[in-house]
Amino acid sequence: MKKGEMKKQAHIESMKHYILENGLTKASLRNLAKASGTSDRMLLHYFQDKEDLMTEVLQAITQDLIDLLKANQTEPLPLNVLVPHLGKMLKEPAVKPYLRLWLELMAEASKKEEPYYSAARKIAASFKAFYREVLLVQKEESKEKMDALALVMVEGLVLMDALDFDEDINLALQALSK
Amino acid sequence: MKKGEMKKQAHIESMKHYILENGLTKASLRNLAKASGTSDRMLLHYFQDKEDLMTEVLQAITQDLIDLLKANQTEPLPLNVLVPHLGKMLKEPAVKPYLRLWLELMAEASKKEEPYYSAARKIAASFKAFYREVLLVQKEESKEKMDALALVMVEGLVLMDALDFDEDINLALQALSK
DNA sequence: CAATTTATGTAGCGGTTGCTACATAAATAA
DNA sequence: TTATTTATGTAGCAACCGCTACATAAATTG
Repeated sequence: MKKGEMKKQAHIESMKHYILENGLTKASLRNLAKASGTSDRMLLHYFQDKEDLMTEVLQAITQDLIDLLKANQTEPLPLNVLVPHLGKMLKEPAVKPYLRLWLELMAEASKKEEPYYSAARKIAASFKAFYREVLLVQKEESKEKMDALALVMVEGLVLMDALDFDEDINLALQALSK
Repeated sequence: MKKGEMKKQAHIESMKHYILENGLTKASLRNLAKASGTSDRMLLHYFQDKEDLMTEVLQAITQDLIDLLKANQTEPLPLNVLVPHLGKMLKEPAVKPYLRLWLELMAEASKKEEPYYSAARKIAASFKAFYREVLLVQKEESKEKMDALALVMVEGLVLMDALDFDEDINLALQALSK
């Protein structure tokens, strides 16, 4: 890899962390530049424009999240074990920044704003792939449906978690195990 | 009601519609002023500052949404009928703006930003109240849990709908009726 | 070494943001 | 009618935003 390309990748690395900690709203070129020890001028040297930059950084963040999911992959579990387990994971400090960013991404995605809509769909698709691998089901013919159910439920838990509706999270999880 | 107060309420009415159509991001004082035929200068005459203004407008929108929920209140339905029914409602053009705004609100709420966090919690609480009235359950002792489950599921559906993951919505709903 | 490409600084443009200072006109209260 | 409160206009400030023009220094390539 060329020297310039390496610097670009290093900047992407710094910006990833900045965005995870500070969100999309704070992600101005000047702020991102400061966070990676350079100038907005230089960022626009490495990237065509801000959309191009965000596309690359969001792609990198997406990949990290996918890796993180794969790393935490146990053997397949049934729905009423897997979903509560993921429900607990939402509380972990390492996960929280991803959830905040996920919701910010979703807000943009719901307006079909690019590159956010595409990034969000890609992430959701990787969630689906995750459930496909890690959700255990009794009747094989209902696998797809249960995957979708897990996806929908965990997304719902994410929203409730953002509002600190912990009681409802627990109640919903109890309803599931019944 | 005094004359000034009436004008203020009229402005709130206009701003409600503007925000529902255009989202929080576009809701600058100048844009809101234009949308209700006045100037930013005048808005800051009626409201202390932008946060005060947003608090009042979001409160009004919340009330509208609550009224809308109450209006569409049928007799109590079981979970596997109610949730699919609400799933269909997400597609309705009259509802879409509320969903977009809801997600935008949630993105702010997840950062504990005021007045958004409080507004979002209030709206979610009214959702809970809605399920309390309209969800039919067999075993009375599991009512709370089923209410929470409905809440979580429909929120999950909202997220998936924003990404146009219609297939997964349908699959999840099928998993539910089984 | 010369020519060319890549890297970086400085400065600024035209736009937006929330908000304010200073003015005056209009409505209301005494 | 006079005094006081309320309404409204005009203008601008300081801080941001993405982006660009113009310069030069440094590295790479022929």
